[in-house]
Amino acid sequence: MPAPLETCLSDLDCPSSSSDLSGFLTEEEDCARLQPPASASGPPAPACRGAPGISGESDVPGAQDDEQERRRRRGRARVRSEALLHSLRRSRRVKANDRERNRMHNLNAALDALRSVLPSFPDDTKLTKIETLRFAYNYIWALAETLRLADQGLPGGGARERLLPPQCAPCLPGPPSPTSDAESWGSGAAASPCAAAPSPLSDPSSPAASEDYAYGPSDPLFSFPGLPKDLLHTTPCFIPYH
DNA sequence: TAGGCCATCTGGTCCT
DNA sequence: AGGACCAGATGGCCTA
Repeated sequence: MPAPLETCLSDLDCPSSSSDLSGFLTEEEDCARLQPPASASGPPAPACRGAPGISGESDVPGAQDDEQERRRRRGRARVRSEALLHSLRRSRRVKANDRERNRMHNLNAALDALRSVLPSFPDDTKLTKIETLRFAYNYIWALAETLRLADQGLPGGGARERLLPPQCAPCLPGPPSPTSDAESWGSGAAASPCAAAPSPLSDPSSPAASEDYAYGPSDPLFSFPGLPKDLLHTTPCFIPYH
């Protein structure tokens, strides 16, 4: 197969290309190829089908059959080329789908990693993606705020000890969900390496146990044990709900 | 059954 | 040119 098909393949899937999809010859180009080059001095080359004054039929007996045969060949070639084009596009699409799937799997893996370092809920409730992101955002903010208070020696600064490192997540319970019992929180903390750190919720004297420290619009993702609730109002920004 | 969440496919756009 | 990224569409699964 001569150049035209190769040209076609290299141009596949190139929507920005100004040429037609495949580099296939248009009917006019194809026609022009079949025409002898017009000499500068000679009469203008006859146009193809649809051109003024041209009927598409030859005056020469027998030439009509040749023309029909050429058209049939072009038609078959076009069908083959388009089939090839389709299969090539298909295989590229399949590859792109595969990459996209892989990319989303990586994204989900990263999200899982993020979940694993966030305080977890005892009933194994898996945070949704958006919840994970919001929770992480607020959690980071709360940790930073706690450290800031601790450095300033303000009330709530003691939360530095209460907010535990991520690897101790099981002993840093989020707020108890309606279905979870406080016992499981306490036992989880006791079994963890950082059991020495009292759970704010299991400790009645903990600010987190009082209403003054029940922050947020009943949204568990806004609650951080050990933080004074007015801190919440100073939060620079929350990822907005929509 | 409606609504929420998710995975996947797809075409467009941007980047290297 | 090819890959990454993005957003819209679609269908499946689960739960209230």
